[in-house]
Amino acid sequence: MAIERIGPRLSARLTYLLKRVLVDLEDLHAEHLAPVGVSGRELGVLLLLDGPDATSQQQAAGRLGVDRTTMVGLVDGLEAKGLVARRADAEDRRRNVLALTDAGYEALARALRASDEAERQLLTELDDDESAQLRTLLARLAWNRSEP
Amino acid sequence: MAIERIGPRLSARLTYLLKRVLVDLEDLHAEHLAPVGVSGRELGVLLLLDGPDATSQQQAAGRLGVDRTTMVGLVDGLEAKGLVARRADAEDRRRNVLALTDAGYEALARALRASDEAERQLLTELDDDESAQLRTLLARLAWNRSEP
DNA sequence: TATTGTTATACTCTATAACTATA
DNA sequence: TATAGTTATAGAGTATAACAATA
Repeated sequence: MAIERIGPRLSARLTYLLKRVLVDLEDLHAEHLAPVGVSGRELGVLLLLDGPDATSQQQAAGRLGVDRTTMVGLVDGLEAKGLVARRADAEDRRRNVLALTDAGYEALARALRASDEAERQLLTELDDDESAQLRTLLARLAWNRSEP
Repeated sequence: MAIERIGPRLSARLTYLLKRVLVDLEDLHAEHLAPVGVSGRELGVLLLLDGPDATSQQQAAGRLGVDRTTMVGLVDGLEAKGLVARRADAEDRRRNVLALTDAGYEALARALRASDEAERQLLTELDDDESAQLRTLLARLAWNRSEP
């Protein structure tokens, strides 16, 4: 993106710092996830479905923080790649239960390694202690505000 | 947004934490900036123009990290509100030199107080020391990666 | 009547390409 | 010819409203 040097007033804003770091991290993810064939957003869905309990599309949308209409296209893409399977819930036929396919589990494992590498490159300037601090502070903000 | 509880796998991802916190902060800004009549994005432009050196539209776009075509609409809006004035550069008539109007300076001062309050509410769970740590860590990441 | 998934539509944000006026 | 600003256009991303199937 090659942003030019900026005044101290703007770079002191927390919004600006968060956005800059997030954009960098998303760029790194795009780069490292490309060979795996999934986007960062899709990795989120795969992570969500990698568990023991059945998940409907609407549950997945709620947990991911997107609209249920957005989830339709997301699942369409993953199904077309053969990574996720829809099947009608036996107890409530309105629901689609989502599940990872074998290829989905493989893609998830590879995508997680790619994401780890992207995070590692972002945090290259911080030592392990500082990286852990950053995660802890962000996690506290994320939890305490969005989940009253 | 009322995001449901989510698995530890996804909430451990740095991208997810950063986005959650950024969305919260943007929501707080939207709320507190509404009475001032400027958006968070517009506050960024006002901050950029609040300095001694003349700034062209393209310079402002570069420093803000947006395309110059995006900057046109942004300046259009601020000009319509009477907060920013365009004038042709005397030395290079192709350039628009941007400057804050008196109303622009007033709006900037009020918007800054609103932004401070939004940040304060976001960081309410952290003490001063932790807030400063968070800023420092984010600033180091923002600098070291985007400005090689 | 309410809910899940779906489609159609619109709105926002952003970038690419082409135009103009200056250089 | 190259550059600053502008316009038109298109591409993501997302949300609202309406519809079908099911509860």
